[in-house]
Amino acid sequence: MKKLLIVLAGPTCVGKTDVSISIAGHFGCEIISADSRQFYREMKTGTAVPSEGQLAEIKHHFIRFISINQYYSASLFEHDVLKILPGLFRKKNLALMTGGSGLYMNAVCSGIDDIPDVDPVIRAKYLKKNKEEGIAGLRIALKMLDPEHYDRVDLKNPKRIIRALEICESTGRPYSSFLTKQKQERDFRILKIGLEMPREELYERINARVDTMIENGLESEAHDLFVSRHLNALNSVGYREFFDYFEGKITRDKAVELIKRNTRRYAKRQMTWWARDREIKWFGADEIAGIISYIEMNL
RNA sequence: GGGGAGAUACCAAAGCGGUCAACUGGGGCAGACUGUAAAUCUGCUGGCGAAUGCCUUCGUAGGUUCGAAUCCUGCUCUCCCCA
Repeated sequence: MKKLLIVLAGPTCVGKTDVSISIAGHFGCEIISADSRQFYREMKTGTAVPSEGQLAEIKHHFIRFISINQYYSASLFEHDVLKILPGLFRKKNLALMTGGSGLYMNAVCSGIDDIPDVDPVIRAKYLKKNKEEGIAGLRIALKMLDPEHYDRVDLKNPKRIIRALEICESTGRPYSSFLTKQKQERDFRILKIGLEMPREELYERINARVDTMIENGLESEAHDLFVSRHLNALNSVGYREFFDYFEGKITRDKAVELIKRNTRRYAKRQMTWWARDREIKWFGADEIAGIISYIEMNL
């Protein structure tokens, strides 16, 4: 029986946590969380981390293990996961990775190109350039430094152009020269499972969960983190809207409404991301038995 | 009872004789995406069609006009002011 990594994907609120606990409980394996916001120890209520009970029942990795002040990325996640996987496979021939961050999960499954880290000073420089000259200025610079990438990137997306520019400058090489986009071979098999749910039902669950988060003190958690609002980790649904409320930009009701809407949109983006992955076998969120037998068939 | 304002696509709201299937915003839908991705960005949004296009819309019924969401009249409803 070869080592197997089960990957459980699905939009936020579809019920991944419950299903993952069931699967892990059934097979006696541990869970790798691939959720870019549940990584942060300062955030809790707004990220829907598994409950204390669930965490006690099944060993989870990568839940609230870094600070919002730390830099982290899909590439670091790939390395961190690959580092602990051998240990998990020694205990059990399978492990379960679940979460909502598609890019991070892809990095683990297929690899992500190694690109040197960038000096924050360089990034700051291009952020400033974007502010002063607009995206047109960024485009001109990119056309000079990396014409190949210029032809391929989304020229309307400043974030993408800035990323390319900062790599060009800090390495002295075109950003595109780092992109091999080659799928990495892993020494374990991967079985991808997706959870789906009718759109309307998912949206109702999202709306209800946001209300629950607020009852559970999301506002005061956001309030405590207000001083750190400029950090990327806090550019997150559920927090950014409350920050706008604290700053008097919107009413509290509006903030709550926006949290719901933005969560819905986030869920849609997740579904779009996974829709193109033909390896995923889709199940309804309540088809636990079907999922377990699907896994057993593929052991 | 008298006077005034208004009824526009899912919602809000422009348009006030032709270039209007109708600005814009919201909501929704679809998509892109190799670095803090719960982020960032794009397209579509009356119906049918791959498309030139065709068909049905601007409260309702008529009228004026070559031509109306835009002008006129009746009706229905909403809002405001005076009694």
